[in-house]
Amino acid sequence: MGRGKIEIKRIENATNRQVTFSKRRGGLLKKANELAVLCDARVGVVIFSSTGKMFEYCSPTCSLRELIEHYQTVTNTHFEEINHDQHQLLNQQLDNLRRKEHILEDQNSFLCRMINENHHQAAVGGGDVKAMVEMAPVLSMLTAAPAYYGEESSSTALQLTPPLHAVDAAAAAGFRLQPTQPNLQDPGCSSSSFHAAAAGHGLQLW
Amino acid sequence: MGRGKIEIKRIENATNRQVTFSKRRGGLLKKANELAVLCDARVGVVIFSSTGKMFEYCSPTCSLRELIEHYQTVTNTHFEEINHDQHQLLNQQLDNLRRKEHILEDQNSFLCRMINENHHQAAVGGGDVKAMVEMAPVLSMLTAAPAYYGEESSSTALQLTPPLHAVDAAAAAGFRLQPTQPNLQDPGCSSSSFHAAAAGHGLQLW
DNA sequence: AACTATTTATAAGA
DNA sequence: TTCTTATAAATAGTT
Repeated sequence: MGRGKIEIKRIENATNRQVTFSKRRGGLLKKANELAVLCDARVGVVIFSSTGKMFEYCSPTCSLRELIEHYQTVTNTHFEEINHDQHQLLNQQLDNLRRKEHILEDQNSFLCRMINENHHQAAVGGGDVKAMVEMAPVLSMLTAAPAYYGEESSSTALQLTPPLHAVDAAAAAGFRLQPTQPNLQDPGCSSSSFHAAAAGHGLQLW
Repeated sequence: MGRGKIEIKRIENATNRQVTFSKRRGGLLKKANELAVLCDARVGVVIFSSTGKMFEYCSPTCSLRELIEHYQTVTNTHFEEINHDQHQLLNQQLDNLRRKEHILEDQNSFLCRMINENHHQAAVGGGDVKAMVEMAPVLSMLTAAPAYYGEESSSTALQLTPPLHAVDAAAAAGFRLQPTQPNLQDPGCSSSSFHAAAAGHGLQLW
């Protein structure tokens, strides 16, 4: 419908393509509206240009968001989408936090038992206490993981949390980690041989 | 474009409306495809007839599902949906775990410092150690909160986690809590006056 | 469902 | 770009 018939294939000339896009986009949206009004139908149209610009139409009486929700309900794709991106992010954060929780609880249990023994035995067998003190920085390194996401978790960014790879790698290298938590940088809690102490007290970190 | 010009308003005759719907629906989808191909655009169309039947079109190289996801990302409506039901559950779990993480880290810091002092001073000033040992069960009660959701977090159940009200209430009543963690039921870690010890050592639980 | 007179959309040019 | 216009395409009413 113009001065000449055209073949339906990508228009190579960028200027022509842009002009045609503008014309036909308007035509499509007009047609969508006419269909919706004449035939009492719900119609939604979304267009992304090759440059990423978005255009949309939705029939009267409902929003495109509602129409899409209906589409997702009908096609059962609603929950599928949810389980992607952000949902994966949250699950990963939950996993990380649960690991840390477990580690911290083990550590607390261990520390409590050590203190109790020390308290009752009055500084007899200081070797155990020493080992326990030295393990704290390792755990503080593990607990520092939230810095990966920090406050961004409530934003809309789709950044996935690294699954503690840095910690795993460092731990595998021999537990020679530096403390990163300010409240655990007490000089008395410096890092050294944690391995034996942890193994001897039921700490299951990995 | 027919034998006569028509006004764009709902066609009252049901038969005419149905015929026009069929004709114009085909026309719209054809136009959508031509726009997508000619102009290298991504186009999605969803149509629901007044009787509820669905029709759709999506440009080549991507699915309508992907297109809708992109739309939701661009318009920020994706997260609105996500933040309902199941996502609220996850956020609440994250909040709970973060609170516990903070509490446990404070406890560890405190325990570590106590042990360190005790280690260096050889059981001098046992009062501090006693307070620290006694505070452990309170924290263990707080850390018992995961039982509310337990392993159900990875399922699709829409159960919301209680926001630790039980713990808050019990704690406000004077910190007289019974230990619930098996690994902290060591008789040396029994519950008693934790308040003073916590206040004196920077523990911020509420 | 086909037909066809008309209207509408738009390709190419200005 | 936007406007013009010849022409292709869509479709309203008819059969």
